[in-house]
Amino acid sequence: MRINIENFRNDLLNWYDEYARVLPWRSEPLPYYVWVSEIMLQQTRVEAVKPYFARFIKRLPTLKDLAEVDDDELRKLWEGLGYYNRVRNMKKCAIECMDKYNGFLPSAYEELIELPGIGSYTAGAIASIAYKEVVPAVDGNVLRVFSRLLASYDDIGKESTKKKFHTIIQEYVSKDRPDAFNQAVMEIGAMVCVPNSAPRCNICPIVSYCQAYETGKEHVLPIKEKKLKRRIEKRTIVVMVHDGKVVLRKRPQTGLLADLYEFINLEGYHTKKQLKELFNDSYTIKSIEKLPTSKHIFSHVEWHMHGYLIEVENVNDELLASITDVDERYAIPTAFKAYKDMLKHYIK
DNA sequence: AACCCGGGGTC
DNA sequence: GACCCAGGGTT
Repeated sequence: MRINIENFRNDLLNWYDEYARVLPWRSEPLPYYVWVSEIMLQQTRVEAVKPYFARFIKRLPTLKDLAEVDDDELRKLWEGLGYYNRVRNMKKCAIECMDKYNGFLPSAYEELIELPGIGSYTAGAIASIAYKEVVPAVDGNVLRVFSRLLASYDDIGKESTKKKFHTIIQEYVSKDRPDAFNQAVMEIGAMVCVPNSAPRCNICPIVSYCQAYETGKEHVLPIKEKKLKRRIEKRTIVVMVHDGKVVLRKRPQTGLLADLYEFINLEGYHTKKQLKELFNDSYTIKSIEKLPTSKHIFSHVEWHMHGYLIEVENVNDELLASITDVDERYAIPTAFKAYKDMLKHYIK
């Protein structure tokens, strides 16, 4: 069966006009708002993004504000969202736009995709939603929906499949309403043709075009290769306290959780005795006590943590943070949350 | 093409 | 425990 694309578009857009969710970044699709929301939404659910988006736009209302904001403050605005490279690239992108594009995001897909942090999906989303360019925006939702719609057995995890779908979907995008079309397909993916559970074909406005449904394969598709297993890392977290404050260290500029702040921590598990010997050279230890264990799961690694509270009489030119600083000033990854929460119990 | 990069919802 | 989310960058 060959899909009548015009009828398909109409049915999809009519459904979208009636059932689309009301989202903060949809009410006024300024390029800056669309961009910020799309970066936040990369690998992140809508509900998680909402409060971050509101706070971010309030603090940094324009692209120029973002280009000029202090890096630590910017990371604090992103604290807890994850994939912190996104916000680093956003600032780089903002500075480049101030420099090359007179303080605006460019409108063309081909220019957008050259900017830091903007790949094929995000370029398509900004170009179509903010500037009405007729171009696809192929994300995980779109891959799932079209995989079923066309009964495709291509592995949607492969880059080649994404390119193939991008080319195919170019023919589908509405010339009049590319913005609504792209968002409608994603909306179907989020609300109807859902991940992680059975597709709701009974309420799907485009089920009559769906080749997977027609052949009873909607539960088999899409095809996606399984991911590799996580490795486990043992770490020891040292909450070092002095004078009602805690020692923080800044992580390296690259790699996992780059440039964020953290408690002192060591590879592997250590005994109280080993820690005493380790820190005795640099500190005068007043007390040392064991804290509960904690576990944090990243996408590719798991931290299994042992914790100690060490109270010292001196520090050596290190960053000491009060509870207020920890809460309001320094971006600390969620991995340390268990120990961060305990802080209020030990210092005030 | 394979790997790195967070955190959380949902089954 | 496994999947996967409005992905992109690096090697």
